[in-house]
Amino acid sequence: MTQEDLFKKLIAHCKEYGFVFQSSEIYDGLSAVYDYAQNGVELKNNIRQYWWDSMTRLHDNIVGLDSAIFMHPKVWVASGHVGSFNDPLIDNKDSKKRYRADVLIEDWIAKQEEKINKEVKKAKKRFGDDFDEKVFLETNKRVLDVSEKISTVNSRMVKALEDNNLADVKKLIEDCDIACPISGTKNWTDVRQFNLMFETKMGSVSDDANSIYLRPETAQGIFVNYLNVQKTGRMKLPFGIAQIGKAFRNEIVARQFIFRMREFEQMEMQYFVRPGEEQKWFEFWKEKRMNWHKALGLGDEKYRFHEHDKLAHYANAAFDIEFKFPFGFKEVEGIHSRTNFDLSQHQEHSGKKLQYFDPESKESYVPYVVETSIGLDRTFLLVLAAAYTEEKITKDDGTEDERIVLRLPPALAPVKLAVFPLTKKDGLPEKARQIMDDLKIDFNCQYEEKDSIGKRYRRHDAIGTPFCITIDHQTIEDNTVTIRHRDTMEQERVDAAKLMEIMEEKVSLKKLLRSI
RNA sequence: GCGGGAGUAGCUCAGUUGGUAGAGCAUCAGCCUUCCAAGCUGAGGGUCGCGGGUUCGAGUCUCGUCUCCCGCUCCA
Repeated sequence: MTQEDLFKKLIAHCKEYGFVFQSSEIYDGLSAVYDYAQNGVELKNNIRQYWWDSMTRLHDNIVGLDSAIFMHPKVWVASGHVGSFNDPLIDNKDSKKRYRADVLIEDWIAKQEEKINKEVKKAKKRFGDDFDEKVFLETNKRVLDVSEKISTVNSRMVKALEDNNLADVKKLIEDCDIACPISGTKNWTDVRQFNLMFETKMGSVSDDANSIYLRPETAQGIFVNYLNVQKTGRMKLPFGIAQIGKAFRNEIVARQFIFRMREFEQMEMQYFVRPGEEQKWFEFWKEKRMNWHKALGLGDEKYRFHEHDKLAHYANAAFDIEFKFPFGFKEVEGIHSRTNFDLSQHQEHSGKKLQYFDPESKESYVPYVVETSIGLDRTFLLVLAAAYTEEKITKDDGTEDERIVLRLPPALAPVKLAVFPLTKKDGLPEKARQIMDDLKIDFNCQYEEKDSIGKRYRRHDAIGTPFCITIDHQTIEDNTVTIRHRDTMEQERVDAAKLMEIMEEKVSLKKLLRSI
């Protein structure tokens, strides 16, 4: 089976077994938006819980936060999202290729600068040791013409982008005589703005309503609250704030199922450190986070680090943790050294001091930040992709059979335990109900009595239930039940009174958390 | 936005030169009472993506439109 087929089957499986549905399906669906169904929501909650507990409970200097999705519009100016989350795009009508208008102009400027360099080189050759580059640049007419043109174009572009004057951006492209690299023609569409942030109106109708954004990342909610948390929690550096929540990005194209969605959920932790110690903590979190992933036991070889060669405006170091999805190695989590960029920006834009008084050094400073940012939906997808297995089994009569089983880590499985009476008679259902009632408060259990026992096992294999308990006639006599294991299909007979203890050991998060 | 593919039952699909909408699986009820799916009987479920046109008659022909999937553009 090819990886592409596997991915298609996985998506179909998600629908068939109630993990993920497309949003608004009865209205033909909404692109790149998905709903988590009855089993999906349980799996997602379990992943969320695993992250939350590992961050907050295992680190006594990390606390949680749940900030609002709406934030003051100035937050996004300070963070740089208003400026850099906007893409002016233009299409060439002949080649049908789409470009970022500002990139086209920047390329043009780079070309002009190359021209100057050529002139300089030529002159150097001609004049030898007598060549004074500074004088040459200031006096040569050809060079002066070009550099003047560059600065005019550049300042016009900056202004046009600032003023959101898209017509002038287009005119600039025309004035510079820029042609499409593919078609070679200058047959351009108008420049259109693509803002990756969702915008909405806050306040009563029309006039006095202000534009606000749906947050494109959860991190800013932590930054603007950092001093509140530090003071009320009496936190000392280094300390962290963890948050799980929805973020929204209006991607031009969002695809690959739940891998890239317009509405998605992030699990972020911002770790505040002393300036100069950020590298140490960056390394620390890189290792911690990788261990968290590997503790799930999905296969160490499916993970790798990827270092960013192009750093974002806020970072001085950045690594991704990538997972081998059916469509290749892709980012699941980012570990970024964000410097003091965000806090400094907020300090500047808000006019409020965001400094930390260090009782040891008796100094005040803006802390540096190391961030771990993981996509909950992507983690969900990777867990499912790693768990989905089609396996051949040989039946007792020698014929071949196939079963589909989700080999989920037991602690993450939507249903921990299925309880089956072997038959619907002889008081077995009543006994099964009774056993389940003892367990259902601690574990998500499901009771099933319809269809043959084998069919019920298979149904639970398909949703990843790690254990099935079967109540038979012997149970009535001696209170023992059989536990059937999902992965091996083997059974063992145990005392029903010990079920609670056995399950606690096998399916609770505790074991997983201890293994990190 | 461009190019390609696809929309018929919950799922996978069939549907003849245009003639009243089908199968398997799944679901539900009953029978069977069984430790690894597919035993028997019966039932429910479809504005054939949506809208116009041609026609006595359209799932089928035609025009338009919408949506989804894949590729490209984009992804701080």
